[in-house]
Amino acid sequence: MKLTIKDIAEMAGVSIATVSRVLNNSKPVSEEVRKRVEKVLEETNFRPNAWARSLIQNKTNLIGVIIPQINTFSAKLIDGIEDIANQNGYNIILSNTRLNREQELKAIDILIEKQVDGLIFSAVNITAENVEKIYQSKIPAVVVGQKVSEFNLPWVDVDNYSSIIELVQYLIRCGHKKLAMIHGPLYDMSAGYTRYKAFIDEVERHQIPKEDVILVESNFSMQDGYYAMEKILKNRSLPTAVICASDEIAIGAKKCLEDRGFIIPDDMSIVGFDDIDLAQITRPKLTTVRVDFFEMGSIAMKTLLRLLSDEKEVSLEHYVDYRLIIRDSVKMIR
Amino acid sequence: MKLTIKDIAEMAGVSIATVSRVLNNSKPVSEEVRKRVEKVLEETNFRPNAWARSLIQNKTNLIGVIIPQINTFSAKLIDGIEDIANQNGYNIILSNTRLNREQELKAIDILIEKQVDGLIFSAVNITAENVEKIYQSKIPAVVVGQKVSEFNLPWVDVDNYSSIIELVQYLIRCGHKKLAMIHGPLYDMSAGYTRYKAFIDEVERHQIPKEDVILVESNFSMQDGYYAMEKILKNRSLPTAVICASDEIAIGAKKCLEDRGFIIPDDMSIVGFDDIDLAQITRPKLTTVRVDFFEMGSIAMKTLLRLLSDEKEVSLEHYVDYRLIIRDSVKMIR
DNA sequence: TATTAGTAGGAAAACGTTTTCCTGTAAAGG
DNA sequence: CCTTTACAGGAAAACGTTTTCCTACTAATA
Repeated sequence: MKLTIKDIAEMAGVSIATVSRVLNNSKPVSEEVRKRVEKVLEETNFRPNAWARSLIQNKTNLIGVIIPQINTFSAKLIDGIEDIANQNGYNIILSNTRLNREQELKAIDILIEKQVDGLIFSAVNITAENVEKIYQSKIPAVVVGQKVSEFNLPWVDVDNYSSIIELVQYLIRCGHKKLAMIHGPLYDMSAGYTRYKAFIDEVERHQIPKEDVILVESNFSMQDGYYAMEKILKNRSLPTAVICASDEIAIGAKKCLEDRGFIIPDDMSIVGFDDIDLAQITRPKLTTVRVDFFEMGSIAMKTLLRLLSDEKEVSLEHYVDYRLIIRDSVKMIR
Repeated sequence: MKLTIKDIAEMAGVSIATVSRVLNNSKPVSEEVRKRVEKVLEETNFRPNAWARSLIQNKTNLIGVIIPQINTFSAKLIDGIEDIANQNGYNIILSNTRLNREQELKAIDILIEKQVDGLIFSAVNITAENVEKIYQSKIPAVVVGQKVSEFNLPWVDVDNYSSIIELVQYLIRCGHKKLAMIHGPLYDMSAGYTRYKAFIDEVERHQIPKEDVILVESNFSMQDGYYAMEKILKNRSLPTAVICASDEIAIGAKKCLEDRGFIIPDDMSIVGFDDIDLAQITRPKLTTVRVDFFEMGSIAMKTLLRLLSDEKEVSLEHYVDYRLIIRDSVKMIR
């Protein structure tokens, strides 16, 4: 038998309106009555039903978070979101779509039904369909991990383009002239595509001859990185440095080389992306790009808060910091 | 302007009751009327307000998940919970207490207000106060990562005791006679305490003389593991094998030894606990105990489902599987 | 003392659904 | 042709709050 405000009112000998006023400090109540009500509240450990309230106030203090999978990155992302959300009285309702496209749409529907005040959306590859659905729902939303140009949706992302450019320039400064990239799947506007594009753009800018540039596609796992490196090794002329679209790929690729007797970085240099914990544990330590996913989450949530407070101008584009972490997996050639 | 069932009813020229029936298939509706209503639903992309419904049905399809922090373990735990929850039409509302005792109590209160149908609770150290509060809330709950004897609350945990015993026996079989343990903080019934207790019990059972047993307390981080190993090294007679309460501690301890020129496992053997990704990457690969946190989450959620379905008998004690993973960080002495 | 102003607190409407109860029509049975 | 049965669909209550509106009392002013 759950207590309601009505029960409290009866026990304290007042009207339900008065109880509500005591609970919310929404209107002055005489000291004497307040004490009486508070005593009953205390004794019964009463907690008002948030949904009855939200029905009236048209506000749930709920933020929907849609992520494609739970891993180290999304965990930090969630952590950052939750941190800011919590500080501002919001709770998070989590929806893991498990890389399933249909699940994404379903998740949006469910979160609409749950009347979330705002939405933070990420996916491996965000499609027009997704974004349109979010837009039509009219729920304030922020996209994470991908740029989005339609519908004035704010987004937060790493500057994948600049970071890869910086990486290529670093390798070239180190004297590398034959480069390879193990890139991710090339969805339209995904992080994988952007990193790929940055690589070919910058390599062209430096007028590196086509035969000295190798491109191999791979998924984001160590295993796939291993296979990708096998493909690279089939080339007649081997690269001196390989850029991998993620640290996991890099570590897989490194394993492949080591299994074949290569010494890193003497025989071949490798760089990764993400700076996962592993990157500083492997020997040699992996040179990589660090992305702060916690910050990504907190920026997303802060942006959402601004959206929710009806601020006139909310900036739509947010790049989260990255940093080139130079360790031991790249050889200085001269 | 949000649409309500009333708007839909008007547009389709029926009563709100009929719309509700079409939405829920709760009572037969003539083919003709159904089609008409469905057409409007389709065109407007209407989604009913879940909280208005839950107010009546006294059910929110919401599961509250309270965790002490977001890390690799809790991420997998959450993944396991979410997986089962999702399959059964439940959503997860996440509360990260950030190792803050007060936050735990607050989180419970908030989740009560949000009328969660069930609760999955974990904390670094679960106290009587917590458990009692959960019990009083009358919300079906499952505790995770710690045994709980009060109030018939079901719990899911690794068998920390047996696993450490198995580990000690393994070391002894390998010929080790001088053992050390870097254990965690010794809260009452915490995992850390249980592992500590198992160690001293088993060491005693094998009649290892007291002067050949070293105990050092440490927090669960690499850094702290490093410091703990420094303390061990101050002893006159060094152990031949060290059991660490976590892989992170083990890796920190290993680093400390390596910095001082020790070769592992030749000069000293090390075992960890958890089998984090790192364990199979470090050289030598770390012998450890694997715990399946995804399974832990899914068992917890399954148990909660059973609780929610009012099954007569729900078993209160659940041990999740562990496995001794023998790798290369322990030396066979003879 | 009579009038006004100010205020504490109650009654009731409102939020958006589900569900109970009832009505009216059509089909079935005699 | 009349009565019963079946059933589609509407009206209204209910869920647990907040909030508006109103009443009644006290204090202050003339």
